[in-house]
Amino acid sequence: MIEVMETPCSIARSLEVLGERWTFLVVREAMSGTTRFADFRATLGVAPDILTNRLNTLVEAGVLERRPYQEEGKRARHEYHLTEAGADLRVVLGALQQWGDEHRPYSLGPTLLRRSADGRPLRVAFVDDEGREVPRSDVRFVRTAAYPA
Amino acid sequence: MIEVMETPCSIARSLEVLGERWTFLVVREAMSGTTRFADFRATLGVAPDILTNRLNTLVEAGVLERRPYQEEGKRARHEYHLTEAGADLRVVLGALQQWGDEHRPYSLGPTLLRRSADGRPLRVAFVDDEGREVPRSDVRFVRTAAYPA
DNA sequence: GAAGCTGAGTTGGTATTTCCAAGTTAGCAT
DNA sequence: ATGCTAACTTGGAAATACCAACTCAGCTTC
Repeated sequence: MIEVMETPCSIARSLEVLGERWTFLVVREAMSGTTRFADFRATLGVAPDILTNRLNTLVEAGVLERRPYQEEGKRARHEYHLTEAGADLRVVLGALQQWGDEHRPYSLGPTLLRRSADGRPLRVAFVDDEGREVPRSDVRFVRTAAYPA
Repeated sequence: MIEVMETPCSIARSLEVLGERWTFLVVREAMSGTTRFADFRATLGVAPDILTNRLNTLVEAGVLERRPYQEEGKRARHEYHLTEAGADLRVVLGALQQWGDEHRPYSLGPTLLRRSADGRPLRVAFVDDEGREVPRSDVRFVRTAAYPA
């Protein structure tokens, strides 16, 4: 809970928010439309104290937002919705899914990425500034000038 | 260590291999050229027993391979090298890095993705079968026929 | 051929996380 | 006022992680 020092590695900073057990799966559920505590709990089978902790972390990090709502004749509650930052994780989850499909295959077949409009298959890949795919081997991770040696 | 049941979620299957503490960072180090136990230990600051465990998990999962080598006048050892499956994680790490740069910025500036050849900036994105970028909102996760309800 | 050095771990004890079951709380309905 | 339900809390046991110290194998040096 206490952040000791800011790490220059962007991956490590992402993992400070996302790297705990269950967190990615909570985000996946949110992405597929789950918004309520009990539903996260039921679909994931996660312990309630852990779920509370993960939801709080994600809300604090700006991945989820708490949104109040009230059904007729019920008391006011709040739901958890993805923010823009949360929606940006779609490509991370897509990459994880693609890797799992390829390298940890499921006996009953893969879960695929498709384009909503026409159902054509999609992949996650590196693209240049014109949106054209670049092969994996052409990619370099560059540190800006400010980056410490 | 004991896998209880095969989950149909590809993300969850990926995380069975990658989801423990330190694992992504070990892969990042491997991707940036680290191959030896002591070097992983020094750059990450991870406890040796945990590192042993993570390296074993990654080797068993086919992400890393142990490769024997011998320097002149030194005894034989083994190094850890990324396999093809491990190299395929580049896009996952790229996505994590991109998200961290954008949503958990570092005070001294981002670490960017660039094309090796000309240094032009790159992103991780969804692409169709012709390698053309598709906006995030057009992406759907599809379950194949075999997928249980 | 004994002693030292070094990389790659192992071991043992403590601290932190996670898990599970049971309990609590707030507001609406009866 | 009593019951119901979603959304948590709490307490204790189990699993993980952390840290320091130790081992072990083979090479080199004496």
